[in-house]
Amino acid sequence: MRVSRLMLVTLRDDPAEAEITSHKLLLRAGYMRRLAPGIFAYLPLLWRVLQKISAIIREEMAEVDALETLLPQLQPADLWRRSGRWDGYTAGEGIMFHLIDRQERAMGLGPTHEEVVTELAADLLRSYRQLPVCLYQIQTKFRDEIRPRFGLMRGREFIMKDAYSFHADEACLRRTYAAMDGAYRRIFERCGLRAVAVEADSGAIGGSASQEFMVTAEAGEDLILASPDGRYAANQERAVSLPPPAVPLEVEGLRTLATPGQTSIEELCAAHGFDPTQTVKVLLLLARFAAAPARAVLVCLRGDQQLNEVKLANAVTARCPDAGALLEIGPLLPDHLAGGLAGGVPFGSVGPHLEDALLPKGEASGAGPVLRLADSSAAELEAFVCGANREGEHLVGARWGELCPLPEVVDLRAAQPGDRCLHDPFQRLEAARGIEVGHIFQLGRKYSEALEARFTDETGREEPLWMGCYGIGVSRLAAAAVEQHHDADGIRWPLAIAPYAVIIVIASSQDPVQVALAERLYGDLGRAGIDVLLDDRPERAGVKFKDADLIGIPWRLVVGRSAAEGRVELVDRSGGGGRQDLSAEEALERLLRLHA
RNA sequence: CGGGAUGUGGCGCAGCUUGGUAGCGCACUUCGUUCGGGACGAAGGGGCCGCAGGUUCGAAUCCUGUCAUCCCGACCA
Repeated sequence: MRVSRLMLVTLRDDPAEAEITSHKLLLRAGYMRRLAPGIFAYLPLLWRVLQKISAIIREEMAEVDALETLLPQLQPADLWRRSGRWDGYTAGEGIMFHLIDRQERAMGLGPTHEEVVTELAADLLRSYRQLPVCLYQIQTKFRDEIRPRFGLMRGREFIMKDAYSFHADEACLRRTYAAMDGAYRRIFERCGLRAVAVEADSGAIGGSASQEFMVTAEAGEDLILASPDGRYAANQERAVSLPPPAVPLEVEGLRTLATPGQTSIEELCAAHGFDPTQTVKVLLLLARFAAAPARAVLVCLRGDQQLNEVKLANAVTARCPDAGALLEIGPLLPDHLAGGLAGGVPFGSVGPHLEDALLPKGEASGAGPVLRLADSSAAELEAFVCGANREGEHLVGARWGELCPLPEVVDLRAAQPGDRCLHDPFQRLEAARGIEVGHIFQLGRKYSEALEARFTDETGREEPLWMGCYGIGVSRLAAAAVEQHHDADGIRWPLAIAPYAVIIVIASSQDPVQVALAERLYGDLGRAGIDVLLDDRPERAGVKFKDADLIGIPWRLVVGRSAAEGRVELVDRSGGGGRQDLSAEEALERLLRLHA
């Protein structure tokens, strides 16, 4: 392709709307244009990148016998109601674009395709003899993000590869899951990305085991916690660790301590010389559901620990099976309770022994018994300091069983960098930022049960299908590649996903000798099947060099002054291999070798 | 949804305090000189100053409303 015909429009200044490198560079280098928040036009250069990524994905999917397909994006609400996800995806902070068609039917634009594909499986897969099967597609997904940002990184319309596997038993699911794990590692490696696999929360998709693939980069939205020995890595949402040991509280019996105005752990400890690990902090929260009244939740954590909201949301959802989707869980505020807690208990002095009766019943403050949960960090304390449920007072020397029964113990604390690892207490978790580019799940039978996707096994019994699902953010992967591969001058695409492998720059388009040599090389490379650009624009050499650097073509072939002697300059932009003066033939040969 | 900021040619910005009918850099067109790291000169084209009201003889500028975009947060007393 000739650059003069490429519709290449590069910008000298960073667009004001862009915050991170990939967003800035993809806009500046003419790869994309924003149409609306989180919605981008993929310009020809970017489309080539996306096609290269897709081609690699297709090859690796073929390796694991996955079948490419294309599923509807416009999906009936009824289908989503049957899986139980319609409300969760549309109400509250739901992420699904939805509409009413002319027949007054509710429809949604697919944010994911479990429902559609499961429906299809229910229709087609009847016998264990047909299994396993794995279907995948590469197409646009729609998600009405609460806050789209960072360009391609979190868009409302984006390209995703999603695969779904169906199995007769769990062992078979595990095998495919493992095969996908391998395929994913090869895909990211072939795309030239450094990626790590981490344990992950499975979120709204549900299911048991799940693993994310993170491209490490400063701009990553996720925090990864990993052990230096490489044996453990997890998303912070999911990470587990050993908390620092607590300082034992040396007290006899239970006493009351006057703590006027001390409503935070810090103030309390500063005033009385306690260590935060000797305290239990109590969080009162309110969980709102799609299909049930709100419910109050009381969480006990050791005073120095932080709540992990993802773990909490999972724990609450699991304990309220009939409540429908968990829409929101947040602090229970005085505003929710007209007049605050009964008996005048101030929020800053709540203790684990707060009685249900002190919470006024009602839609705003929660119906039914308070759901009580304790993190093991709090549960393991022999004796502790906590709120007294009275203004300006705390209890010292409280013990589980004496003060109140120990609530159900669940892992609710947020693991922190520096925490000791479970698998080896001598290893300490280290933090890194990552961009989630892939996520694989063992879904189990959640969707097949909900949508009655059953097959007949060898014994003639009807069983729900075992399912797995496997996603890659294709457009996000392109942005992640830019985050990982750029310098002050622009993008440095890995060769495998670069829009073109080579750009031939004619230093002076007025020199017929240079033009002739460049045209010859352009023809030769093109005929050899190499993706080559010819910068034939009547621009000054400096402009063309700047543009070539900015758009990040891995190899630059400069045809300039020494063209008359048949010599050219080969510049390795991606590999950092510098520049070399070569005869045109040598240069050609090298580039052809790369391709082979 | 809450908080903050910003809306002025395609992009980046000034002008607004103190009202007088719009300017700079880049980009674009033409001509000339230049020609290996975003050239120089000359001449051009392109703007409902986000939108709607209001104040005023007169509004990009002041007031009110509204919309949009971007950033922070969706956090534990």
